Formats: sequence, structure tokens, C-alpha cells
Amino acid sequence: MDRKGGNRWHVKRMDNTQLRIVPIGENQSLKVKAYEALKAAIMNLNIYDPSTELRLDERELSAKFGVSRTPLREALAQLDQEGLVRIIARRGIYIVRKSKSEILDMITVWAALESMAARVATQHATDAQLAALNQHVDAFKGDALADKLGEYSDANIRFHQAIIGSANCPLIGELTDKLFFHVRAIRQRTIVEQDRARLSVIDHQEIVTALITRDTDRAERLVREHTLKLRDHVERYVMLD
Amino acid sequence: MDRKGGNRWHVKRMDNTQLRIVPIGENQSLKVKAYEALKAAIMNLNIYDPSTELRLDERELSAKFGVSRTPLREALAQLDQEGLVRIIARRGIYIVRKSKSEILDMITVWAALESMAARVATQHATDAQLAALNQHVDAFKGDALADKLGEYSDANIRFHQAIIGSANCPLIGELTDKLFFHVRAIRQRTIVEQDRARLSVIDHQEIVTALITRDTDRAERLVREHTLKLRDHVERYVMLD
DNA sequence: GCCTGGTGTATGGTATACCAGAAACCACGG
DNA sequence: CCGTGGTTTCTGGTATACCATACACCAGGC
Repeated sequence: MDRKGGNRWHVKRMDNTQLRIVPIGENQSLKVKAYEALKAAIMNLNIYDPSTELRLDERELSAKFGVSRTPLREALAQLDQEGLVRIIARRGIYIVRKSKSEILDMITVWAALESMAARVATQHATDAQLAALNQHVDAFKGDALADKLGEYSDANIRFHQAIIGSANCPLIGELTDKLFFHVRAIRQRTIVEQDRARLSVIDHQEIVTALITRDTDRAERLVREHTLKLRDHVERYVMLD
Repeated sequence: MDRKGGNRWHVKRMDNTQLRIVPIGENQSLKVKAYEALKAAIMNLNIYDPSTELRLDERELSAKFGVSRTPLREALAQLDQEGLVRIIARRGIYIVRKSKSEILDMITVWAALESMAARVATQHATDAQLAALNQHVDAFKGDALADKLGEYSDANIRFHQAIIGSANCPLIGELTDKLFFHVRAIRQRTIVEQDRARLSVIDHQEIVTALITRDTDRAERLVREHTLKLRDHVERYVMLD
């Protein structure tokens, strides 16, 4: 396999006196590329459809990606550690179907982290950061919601990420991103009803208000209760296992 | 070749009619063994002593452990993902010195998770589980503390793990265990003073009381405030970087 | 004397060959 | 026709050889 391309960097001369160095294409390691490809593939898979094949084959994937097994295994090992995949020695590699109680636990952790993020945000975020949260709410206010119901799920996640971002605590962001990925997988089982979405937007509005007025305890409580509502909803109405 | 009988299990006949199957020795993969060995080695290292060597050498470790580089690299990759070690392509593998702000973030997350655990515990734990928490407090009550100051740190961690355990939410346990590992590393920088420990025990007593009386909000708040006290203490008095 | 370019060397990254275990399969005997 | 034993095959696990890159060092020129 001819990988020697010499230099992987382009040196571009710009109009001004600055030079801009641009890395060419994907100069990441094969491990990272395999990891992202696999993750994307798993994400676009309806895990909970009983007809989906959960078994992965190292050699088959290796051939499909055109990469040898070593970097592929490293990528798979990482996915295993993140809980997206389970490697069983001499048995096979299986895409993990999260159990309902695991999903509920994840939402609980999400609630814990985001409510703490809200608390911290009221204490340390800038006014500009908090004011910016409004844009996430405004887009779905009132009648606008009905037209955008389809995109509400993703917008919802972005709103929560924005709150977490305003806490300026990278660790919380990393952890919740992983959680969102998993929770996202059950989206296909959770029909977004207009009424639930409407109530959600109202919650969001109140949360933003509490944040902007720097009402620490209230912001924390509202965020926690809002997310725990989702937890209860999943517990009651989503069928898994 | 008879591979059937050459498996790794001992079949022992016990006095009763039961057969006890015992796995022989370490039947784990080399990757796991290497991982644990490395983790233990890093744990027993004073990372913040400027004289400690932070650089690791794959080939050297490979020779020292008597394992080839492949499983070793997988173990290192896992440690990298967990943040204990940083692998820089074609540069080297370095033990990570957590920055102060990272430590503070970790304690913040700890506070978030444990306070949520306390909340859940008041709602779902059994009376027996909650009553059992008392034993962690009693051992250090009053005069007993002075004698056991040395072992207080570990006992402290165990107390918090016990609270988290009573929430019956495995995910929170996994996440906090990782955090404890990192926070443990700065223990060597945090002298345990008798007075701080005494106040800590008082906090613990109040927390247990709130849990047993199932005072959800109070338990959550006390746990959060208790851990955030540690955060403030580290922020003020621990010098890192 | 300092800067610059090239070469050497050490490091991690990748590919491949081989090993061991488990399950599937098939033949054989009841 | 069913159960059992052995063999085959497929799987992931491990070892190792090889490759590409970054850095250090040294020689040569300015």
C-alpha cells in the first residue's frame, strides 16, 4: 500500500503577509479515521430494530475500510471502552444494545451534570454567554414550533450543549457528549409529540431566564427537573429490551 | 491433539456434592494484565514530584513486562483515553500531570454526580443500605479520629463510594471511580489536617442523617456543599502547575 | 560564531503471519 | 432418528517485521 506521499502540508501564500498552513485532507492516523467511520456507521444504524445485524467482523471491516486489522482493532477497542461495542474474546464483536435501565442511568447522570453546569454558569459565565442562550429558545417559540418539529430533537440537544458550554467546564462537556450519543440512539423510539415539545420549550425559556438572572438554585433545579422529566417519560413510554 | 481436556479450569470435588469451578490463575488477556500493571504503576508514582520521569518507552515496557508491543499498546491506548497518559504520535508517551483547573473540574463533576446519587438514594435505597452508611462515620467519631488520621483519606473515599453505591446506579459508580483515581493523585499534596478531617466527619454525619430520614433535597445539598468545600480548599491551598 | 541543511537515530504507526479457543458441523453408533 | 465425539473452521489475540516521521546532531558555508 503506497502511503508515502512525502509532505502532507500545503503552504499557501495569502494576499496579506501571513502564511496559512493547511493540513491536507485527513492526515489523522488510520486508527482515528477507522474510529470515526465506525462511530458514524453505528450512529446511522437503528440499533433497536431487531432485524439489524449486531455482529461485526474484524476481517470484513478491515477489507471494507482498506485498513489492516491493527488500527481497526484499536478503534474497536476504544468503541468497546466507550460502551458502543462489546468485544468478546474468540466470540465476536457486537454492537451494544443499551438496556432500558442503562439508558435511564445515563439520563440521570445527564441531569446531574447539566444541573451542575447550570449552577456554575450562573456564577461564572459572562452576560454575553447567557444572553446567547436565548437564540436557542426563540427559534421554537409559539407557532414556529409546529413547522420545525422534525428538527426539534437536534436543536434540543444543541440547547443543552449550549448551557453546558456556558459553564466553561470542558470535562462536563466531554462526558455529556458521550451520553447524548447514546441517548440519541433511542430517539427513533421516542416520537416527538408536539405537546411534549411545547412544554419543553416553556421549560427552556424558564431555564434561560433563571440563568440570566443568575438565580443559581432555581437554574439548577429547573434544569434537573426538566431532564428528569425526560427520564420519567422514557421510563414510562419507551419500550426497550 | 486433545484440546478439550486441556482447558484452563480446575474441577474440584468438594465435601458436599457441589462441584466448584475455579478459573486457574490469570486467564485475562495480556492487554488487561498490562493495563492493570501500568495503572498500578502510575498510581504508585508521585506524579507531581518534578523529579519523576514522565516519559514512557513502549519497547522498554514491553521488555520489562515480557509482553509484546501489541497488547501493551492497546493498554496504553486505553490509559490515554482515560486521561492517565498522553500518546503523541512519533513523539512519545507521557504520564499526564493534571492541571489544577482539570482537577477542579473533576471535583465539580464529582459533586454533581454524588449529590445526584444522594438524591436517588433517598428515593430508592433500602433502609438497610442507608443504615450501613453509619459504620463509615462511626469509625472516625470523636477521639477515634486522631488515631486514624493516616487512614482517613482512603476511608473518606470509601464513604463517598458507599453513598454512590446506595443509589443503585452503576454508571455513576464507574464515572466517579475514575475521578477518584485522579483526585487521589493530588492527595500527596493535600496534607490532611486534623481540623479539616474533624469538620469533614461532622459533614458526613449530617449527610447520613439526611439520607436515612430520606430528606431528598437536604441530602443532595449537603453532599454537594461538602464536596464543593473540598474544591474550594484545593483551589485555595493546593499548588499545582 | 552562527545559521542552515542534511543525515542518523529513535519513536510510534502499520501490516502481516501465526496462535489458541470456541462453536459449528459432520460422521458414526446407538 | 437422535445423541455424541471428534474435526474443521472461523474468531479474536499475540508476536514481529517493517515503515514513516520528528528530532538531534554535526558539517559546511556565510
